[in-house]
Amino acid sequence: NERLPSVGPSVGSMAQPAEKVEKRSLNSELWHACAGPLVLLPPVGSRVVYFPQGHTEQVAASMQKEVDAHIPNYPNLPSRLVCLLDNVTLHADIETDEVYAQMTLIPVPPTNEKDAHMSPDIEMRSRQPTEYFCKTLTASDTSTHGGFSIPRRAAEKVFPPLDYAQIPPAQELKARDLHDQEWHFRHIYRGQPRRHLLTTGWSVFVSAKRLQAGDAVLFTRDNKGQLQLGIRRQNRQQRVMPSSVLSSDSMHIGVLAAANYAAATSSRFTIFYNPRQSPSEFVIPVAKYQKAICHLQVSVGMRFRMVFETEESSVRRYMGTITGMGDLDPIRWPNSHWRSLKVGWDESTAGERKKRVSLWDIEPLTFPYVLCPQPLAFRAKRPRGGRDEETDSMLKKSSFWS
Amino acid sequence: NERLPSVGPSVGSMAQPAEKVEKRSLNSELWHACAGPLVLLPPVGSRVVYFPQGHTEQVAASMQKEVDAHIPNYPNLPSRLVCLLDNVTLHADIETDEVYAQMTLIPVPPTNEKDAHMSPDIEMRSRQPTEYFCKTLTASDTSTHGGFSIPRRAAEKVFPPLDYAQIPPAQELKARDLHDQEWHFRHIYRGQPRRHLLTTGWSVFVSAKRLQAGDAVLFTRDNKGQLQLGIRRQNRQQRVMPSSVLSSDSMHIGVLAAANYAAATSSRFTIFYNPRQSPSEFVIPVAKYQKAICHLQVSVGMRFRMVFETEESSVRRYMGTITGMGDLDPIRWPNSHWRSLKVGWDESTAGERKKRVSLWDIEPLTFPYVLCPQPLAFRAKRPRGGRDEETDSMLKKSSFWS
DNA sequence: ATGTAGGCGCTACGCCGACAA
DNA sequence: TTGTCGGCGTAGCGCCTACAT
Repeated sequence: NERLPSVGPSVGSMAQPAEKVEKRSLNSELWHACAGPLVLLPPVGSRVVYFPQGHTEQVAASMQKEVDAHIPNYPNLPSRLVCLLDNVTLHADIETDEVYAQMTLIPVPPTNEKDAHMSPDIEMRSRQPTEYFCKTLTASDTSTHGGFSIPRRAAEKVFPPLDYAQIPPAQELKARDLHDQEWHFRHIYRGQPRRHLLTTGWSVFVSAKRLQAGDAVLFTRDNKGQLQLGIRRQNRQQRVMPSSVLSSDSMHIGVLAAANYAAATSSRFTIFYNPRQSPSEFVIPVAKYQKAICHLQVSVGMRFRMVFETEESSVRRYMGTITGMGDLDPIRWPNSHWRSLKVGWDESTAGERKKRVSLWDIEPLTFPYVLCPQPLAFRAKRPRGGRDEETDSMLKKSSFWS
Repeated sequence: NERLPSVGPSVGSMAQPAEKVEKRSLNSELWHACAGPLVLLPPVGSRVVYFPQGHTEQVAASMQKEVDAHIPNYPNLPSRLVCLLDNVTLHADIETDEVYAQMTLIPVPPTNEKDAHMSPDIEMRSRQPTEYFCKTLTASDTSTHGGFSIPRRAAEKVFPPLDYAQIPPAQELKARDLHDQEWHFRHIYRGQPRRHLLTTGWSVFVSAKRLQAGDAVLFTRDNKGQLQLGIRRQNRQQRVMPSSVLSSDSMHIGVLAAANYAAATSSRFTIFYNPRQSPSEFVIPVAKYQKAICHLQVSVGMRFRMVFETEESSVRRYMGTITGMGDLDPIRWPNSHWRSLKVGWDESTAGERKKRVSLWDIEPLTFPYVLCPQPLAFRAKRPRGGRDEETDSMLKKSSFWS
């Protein structure tokens, strides 16, 4: 009759020893559902571009700190490394269920342009499950007063059909989370007007996962009809890195040193990508990068669209205008394409949206692509208006593989 | 009427915004009480010896991993750095209350032996509070069935005296934790036979701190008569570093790179010392290091004592014998004095005690010190038995500041 | 269609002394 | 001296509908 252990799941893998790190890769569909519709992982074996600059931004975000400006870069570490994506495993934090991907990368020598152009445009499927729903929890859902109110369409789409001959119609649901722990819920259809509810078992789940109003839960049904459930916490309460292990300086320098050492020795290195914490993806398929850098003509004043995730876990495009171009950090990362575009957004509610994006983040509205292959030098010489000196010099200095 | 927020403290600094990292240094007495009687921090402004090797061991322990053997050391990073201890701040993890110290170090040029010998033997006071008690929680203490049974002497020593004219004698206690949050308890003296108990308020504290049987709580009374309380968790459930931020390789390399960069530029760097997680102290006062290395004659077969912490938070000495001497990691850290002694312990219950310790960890039993100063070379040439070739060559190669 | 609140039964939290170790 | 238990009152958890949006 202990206090805390009682809130564990009722069945399943609780008997296993305290295994703090998931060993194997998790259920891919559920992982992607938790990660959200925008998260696309490059396939294993493909070539990717790794941006140490973006990696340090994720580390800084995890520690809720600004990027340390006083850490110098390694003189030989370029702002981007072309790598072979040697392996990807999907994980979830044991305590928070936060999803993250472990990637092992092997730096490869720069490819010549011919090869680069011949690389296929690798299609990355989001692998969002078709049979799933996601609901942001209300105060009533998380209070101790009652259960969970299931949106009608959601229940009808992913839950097994109820026997409406019963009064009231009810069934027991079993769903597994990312750690393969099973949770039991009583699913009942009652009330006036009628509605779908989760009652018994729901509060145990809320307590164990420490869910609060504003967090979201999602249910999916796999191709065998098995239910799975995951959570997406509100941004404000994402896991915070304990600062008690390494100083942020050491973390920052560790990212750079690991990449630098791997690049110098062409050896494997390992990074973690936290899709819901990282400000931007910092491992990009070569084809996506190349398509944006080589084929996309951008200029100040150009209009574009960009995809964002809505609160209801679908996607929506916002419109914006390029207001400037230039290095985000000209001292430490000169001639980097990382978030080199300064942008403004059409909608006034755009306070949260980033003021700097990368070329491969945006979709141009008009005349998007030039014929390929066309030398960069030729295009840079073409007269175009509305560009300042900084931009011009950046374009001149930049070359594809630097 | 929310589920989780209700278990917070009833008064005090809950209103402050979600501040994940303690800014200022905490109450020193309470911190030291939580850290335990063996933890002695060198004073700010003194010179210390920093061992990157020991630092990586702490990081590995925090991640519950072995030290990565495949990470090479930086060619110019010595196994120890003499540093000025520029600053020390005391902290506690927001989620677990685990105590840790942040130290900023500035590498300084090696001092000549004369200066080293003249440096005073800095006395480090443990600053354990005199009025305090520590109790390991029983199953009854942590169950939901009842409150907390206070040891009689403990209650009489640190709690305000009860008015025994009341029936039953009782009072309300207020105590602040390391985060300056206040907790309220009903302290009552009742039962047959009579005993001291904490009833109302205790279960809230246990839930909020997620205490389990085996964890320890401690109460202290400061010089103003204010009560403070802290916790010491059982080793098995110490905070585990989330592996989702940096790979262990990057952490490991980050420690080395930060120290290497600071040593090369004589600039400040920051480390965290987790006294209850780290296998050994890796920042040692110069005087302590010097006293052990320069003055202490050790040889295989020598008997020694070493201090350990008991379960009741006092100290006790165990006896042992030196069984070997030599580098722990001859490849990456040659001629390091870090845990260079292989030892065996007298008591058969010594399974948990370390098999390797450093010179400054032990207290020799007989004829401990030679007159000082006496050249190392001379002592190394003196004939002594029972030493193998490895030890001899190590002693010959080693010099004070390498 | 679904969030919130009132009503109310019943579980289990938590306060008590009785034992024993 | 103090760990655990049986006894027990009651706070609050959680299931139900009503009502509002």
